[in-house]
Amino acid sequence: MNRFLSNATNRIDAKGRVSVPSAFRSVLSDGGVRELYCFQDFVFPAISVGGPELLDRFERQMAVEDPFSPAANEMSLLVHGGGVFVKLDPEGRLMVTDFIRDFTGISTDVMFVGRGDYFQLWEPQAFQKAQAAAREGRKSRGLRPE
Amino acid sequence: MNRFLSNATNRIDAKGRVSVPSAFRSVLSDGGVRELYCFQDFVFPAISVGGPELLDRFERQMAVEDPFSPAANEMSLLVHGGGVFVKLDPEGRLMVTDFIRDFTGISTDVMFVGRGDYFQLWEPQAFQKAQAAAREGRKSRGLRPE
DNA sequence: TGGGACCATATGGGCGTCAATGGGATTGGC
DNA sequence: GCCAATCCCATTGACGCCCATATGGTCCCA
Repeated sequence: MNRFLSNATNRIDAKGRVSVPSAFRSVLSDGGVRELYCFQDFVFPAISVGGPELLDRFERQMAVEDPFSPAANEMSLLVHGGGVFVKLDPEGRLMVTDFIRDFTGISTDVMFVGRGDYFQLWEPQAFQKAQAAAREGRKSRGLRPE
Repeated sequence: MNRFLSNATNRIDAKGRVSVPSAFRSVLSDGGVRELYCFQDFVFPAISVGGPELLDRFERQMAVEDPFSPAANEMSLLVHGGGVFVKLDPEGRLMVTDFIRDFTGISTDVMFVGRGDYFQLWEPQAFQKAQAAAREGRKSRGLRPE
């Protein structure tokens, strides 16, 4: 498994650190990633996290759009200007900064949510809500695995 | 028999494990599957379980859309983030996590229900009710055999 | 046809390993 | 020289792996 899948919730300790789930760490080390790039999601109250190649991915997307469109402009602002780098400590933990807390509402627990090429940090309750809303929308459109 | 058919109910033990029915296990081992992908059903209070190819099926659906569209984003949230991987122990048991319990209402017994390509985990009573309701709905629509 | 041996599945629990967490020590920047 | 980030080590608690037992059904043979 070389992608970020599934989810897990971990507790923030007294120093403001939280363990990245083991499954996600092995995806990172398989890719030789030591430093992570984080920025705010465009629609959800979540922080997206990935290796430096995540930056490339969004830049490609911006390139296909009109560079002066509001969407591309906004994307650049968030991705280029709003991103931060974080490092993992030897045990695989990261610091939960105010940048993360303020945007997500995270206080005591962090939910790690796999998104395939990258993963996200969520406040657990907020994720439940967003997921329930997404499921409702999907149900009404009738999409099923079959 | 290479598909998941019929149903069976097994008890959860003190450690929160439950045996996957033998018939389902042999379908899995025929396919060389050791790790299972689970997600919440979109309609019923049941967890759907299958091999990784179940995930592939979702991803193919996502691939036809613009990967940056809201619909694809929403679906990734459900499929990548909402799904969970579980492993079977050497005896063919799986852990009944809170993820499963909360969504299905399962507490002491698990009903395994074959659905062809995949199978589902139900709280036994809930399944009886849903099945009865399905019969009623079908009857009121004139008893068409599909 | 009935009883008993046999087999497969389901279930119960001990134990080791590893991930998650907590806290003390050290470094480095302001 | 102080505060905060980083590193290092200890603890614990969950999970995976192993073996033992129970249970129910089937087959064989008397």
